[in-house]
Amino acid sequence: MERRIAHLDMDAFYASVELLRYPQLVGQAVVVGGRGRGPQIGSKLTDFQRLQNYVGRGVATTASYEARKLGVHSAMGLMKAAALAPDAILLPADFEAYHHYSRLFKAAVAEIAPCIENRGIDEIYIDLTDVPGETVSLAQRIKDNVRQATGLSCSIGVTPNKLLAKIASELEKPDGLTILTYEDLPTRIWPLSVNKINGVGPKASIRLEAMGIRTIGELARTPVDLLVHRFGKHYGQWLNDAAQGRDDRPIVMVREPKSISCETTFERDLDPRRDRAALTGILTSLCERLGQDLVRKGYLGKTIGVKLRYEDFHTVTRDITLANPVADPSVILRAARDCLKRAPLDRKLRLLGVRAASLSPGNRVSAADSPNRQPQRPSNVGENLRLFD
DNA sequence: TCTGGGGTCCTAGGACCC
DNA sequence: TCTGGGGTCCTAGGACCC
Repeated sequence: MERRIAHLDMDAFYASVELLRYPQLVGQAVVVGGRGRGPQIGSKLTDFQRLQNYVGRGVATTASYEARKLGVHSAMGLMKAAALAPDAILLPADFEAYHHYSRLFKAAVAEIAPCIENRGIDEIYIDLTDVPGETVSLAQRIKDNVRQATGLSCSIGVTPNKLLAKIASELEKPDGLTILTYEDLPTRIWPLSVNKINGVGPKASIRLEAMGIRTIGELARTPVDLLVHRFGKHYGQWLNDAAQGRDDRPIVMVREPKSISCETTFERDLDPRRDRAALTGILTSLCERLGQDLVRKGYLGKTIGVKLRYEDFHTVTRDITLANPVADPSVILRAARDCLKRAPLDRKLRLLGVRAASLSPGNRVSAADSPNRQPQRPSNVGENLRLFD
């Protein structure tokens, strides 16, 4: 039997959460990004920071639809965004609030359809195949439940697979509800640009364009042999499947993390020699944060790595696999230093990061924020805390 | 007005073992 | 002497996603 797979995407999620707190901003161009603290609840419009006053290296994580009309998109540098929308209101990201609303909307969906795959803070896939009810009314009920639980709108696409559902959920944003079958492929999917396919990014788009392929329909008409020749066996075959709307990936309800990392971009580029003390301090605190994150989430890492980004944005990584998995910040720091010895330090740096991979279960100190995890019983919390005294 | 921070997956070469 | 093929682990980089 054909599956019914939904993709649900919250509309301008971070910005919309901010509008719940600051309803006086409804209708304004709002950009979320950068560091700092937001203004008091109930502040006057004139108390908010305007984009034109921003100085720094932040990017926009979300733009309200009004800001998008001015050309601001997520991942755009804030300085560039300020040139496009100087009067837009800038709010710092408040991830605690977004995680709170993320849990709320996922719980609201789970009341109706429990088979959910997390795809980050603001989107999920849902398997509706075995949920009783006609598709349109089922999707509408989910949207209504999300709005009731959070006050926020979302867009849903329902199709026979994840690939098409992801595309469909975007077609009528915001507050969209789109249902597609395979018969809709030629009219609704094929006219779209190839980069609408989840997995076709800027690099692949440019290479496809150079072959005269701009739309998914043009990709679908391209012989698979040619794609395999240009893109390799795996990716070429996958491009062909994607263009035909073929995708049999299942909904994965629980997934173990593969790596945990902490990184930071400096306010100004740092010289490995002149700014040695500052860099040491940053590396130490990154290792401390990573160690805390590992413990909090209940993992040990056997592979420890560093990431360096130079002033020219060139990025290198170095890693080392230890004899035993660790979470202790001082051990992580020692390993990170060993890695750094193998990296070129002849240019200024703009970013430093540390990463733990090859994860294995450790002792969790507090309940992790994943809703799929069992909460830790209080009696264990004390025991585990003592282990890390 | 350049380009955050957290991830995943794939590729590819070399080491090492059987 | 002169040489196999397969499997797994480690490391580095890159594309892509939210």
